[in-house]
Amino acid sequence: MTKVKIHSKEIPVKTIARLSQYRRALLICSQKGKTHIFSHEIAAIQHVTAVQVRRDLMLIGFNGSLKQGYNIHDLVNVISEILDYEEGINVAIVGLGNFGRALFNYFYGKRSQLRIAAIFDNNMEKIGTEYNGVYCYSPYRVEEIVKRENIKIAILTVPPNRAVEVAKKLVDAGIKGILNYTSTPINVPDNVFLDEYDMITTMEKAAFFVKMNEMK
Amino acid sequence: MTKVKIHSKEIPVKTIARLSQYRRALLICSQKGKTHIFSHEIAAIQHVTAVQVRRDLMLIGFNGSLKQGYNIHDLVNVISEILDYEEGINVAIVGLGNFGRALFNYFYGKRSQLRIAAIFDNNMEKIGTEYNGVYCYSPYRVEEIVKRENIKIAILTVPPNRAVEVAKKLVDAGIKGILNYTSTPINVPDNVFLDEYDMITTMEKAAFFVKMNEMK
DNA sequence: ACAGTATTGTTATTGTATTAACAATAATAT
DNA sequence: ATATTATTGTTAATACAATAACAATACTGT
Ligand SMILES: NC(=O)c1ccc[n+]([C@@H]2O[C@H](COP(=O)([O-])OP(=O)(O)OC[C@H]3O[C@@H](n4cnc5c(N)ncnc54)[C@H](O)[C@@H]3O)[C@@H](O)[C@H]2O)c1
Ligand SMILES: NC(=O)c1ccc[n+]([C@@H]2O[C@H](COP(=O)([O-])OP(=O)(O)OC[C@H]3O[C@@H](n4cnc5c(N)ncnc54)[C@H](O)[C@@H]3O)[C@@H](O)[C@H]2O)c1
Repeated sequence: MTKVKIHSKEIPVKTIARLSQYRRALLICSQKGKTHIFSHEIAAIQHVTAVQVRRDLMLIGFNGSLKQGYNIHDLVNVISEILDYEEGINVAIVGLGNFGRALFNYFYGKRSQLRIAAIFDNNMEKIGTEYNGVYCYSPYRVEEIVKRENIKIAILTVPPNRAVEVAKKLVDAGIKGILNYTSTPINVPDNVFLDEYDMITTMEKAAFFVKMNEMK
Repeated sequence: MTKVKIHSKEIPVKTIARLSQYRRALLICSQKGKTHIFSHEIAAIQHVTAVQVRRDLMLIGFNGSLKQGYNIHDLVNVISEILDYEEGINVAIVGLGNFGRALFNYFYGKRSQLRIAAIFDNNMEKIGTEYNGVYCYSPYRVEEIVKRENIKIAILTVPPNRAVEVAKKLVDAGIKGILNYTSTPINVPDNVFLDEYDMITTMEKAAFFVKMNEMK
């Protein structure tokens, strides 16, 4: 999928990703008491060009005013209408080790419409314990709990050698999206969203650029 | 920068990023005792098309054989020659909280040519302590230590409200690349590599796709 | 009143990345 | 021998994204 329809208009997926970033910038400015913002201000915060911002906003049909720029409050609402899942969406963390817990603490409560509804871990000491009021279950109960809690998305942070089997179990249970952080690439059916992130890839890219910059 | 020169050929930066992924797949297969691999096998592991793989390898001038595919060992060497920094490169972790420590544990020792040479944290209890033999310094000493240890890249995991000031300090000290995980966008000069990752953006994208898939 | 300025909104253009198409090749099967 | 198959390597075509260009607008200062 490279484009999606909003108001019967085709919107590039990259625009969608940027909208999320724009909203972040808008919320920061809003907290500072700003009510309006110019395209170049959003651009400066999020490392894109002002033209790109205007073009994206044009695509979603949002208009600014010539002298004041864009109304922050309204724009946040329009973006939220596009991005957010009205009834909220339930998320599970699978593998509550050091990394999983760091993500959990960070993510917990940050987005009201994204609820962490369950934790899965096969460590006996963790099973049955609550973290911030979220219950930790044995992975044997994935199918049952995913259905019962209507969980749509999983954050996968189990050890790399368990990634494939656990991912399969999640998909079989009806999970609709996986954020895979386990350095082991996994495969999912077409109708399941998958994103894989590994900081080592980023680090290697960084190292490569440093090397390149020194050469010239 | 969108293209780089390798052997006087222009290589897209996206190809560079994929080479890092290919190498990961190759190393996995190599460990399993495989000596040769087909383009479609690499492709299946890393979620790209076989054509893309062949095209990328063509760009770096690597040839396979018609019936056996690509020699894994040789290909790893060629990719490493392109990506890796011969003398190795020194990295610092700035902000050793839960997230920083999780990344540290993960990254530590994974890539021989990428060494973690220092930790910076302003917590008095951490300063002066060693983690896996890596010393933790006060952020006041950034300039001194970055120069002394020849540190090129920083992993930024301080609290969001400190990100901008700490990043500035790092750049002033001569850092050449920053991996910013602090949800606060920062600005760096053109000659400094910057990558910003926030799992919430990914999560919102995932939620959006789930929503989209349910609608149709 | 009018020139100057800063901004939006949109179209046109350029540039880049991906995909498709297919010739070339070498092994295998008939 | 000859057809069949599976693969590489490369060029051509397509699709996509970013940038440039600029008209339209509304405010400011003179
Ligand atoms: N992508 C990145 O940048 C990045 C960074 C750090 C860690 N990681 C990866 O994240 C994963 C977790 O790292 P960590 O440092 O937290 O490791 P960890 O060992 O501390 O945590 C793993 C957790 O998974 C649990 N677990 C094991 N098998 C399980 C199963 N079948 N079902 C459910 N839970 C199970 C363990 O009990 C443990 O709590 C690893 O795969 C690691 O490679 C990725
Ligand atoms: N991008 C992501 O997906 C993601 C995930 C988790 C956390 N985070 C971010 O990572 C950062 C760290 O998260 P955490 O959970 O580890 O928080 P934390 O509070 O546990 O860790 C922050 C650490 O930074 C240290 N610190 C504070 N000021 C400093 C300074 N001026 N110089 C050096 N060190 C300093 C603190 O002593 C602490 O050890 C936060 O900005 C958080 O938002 C991002």
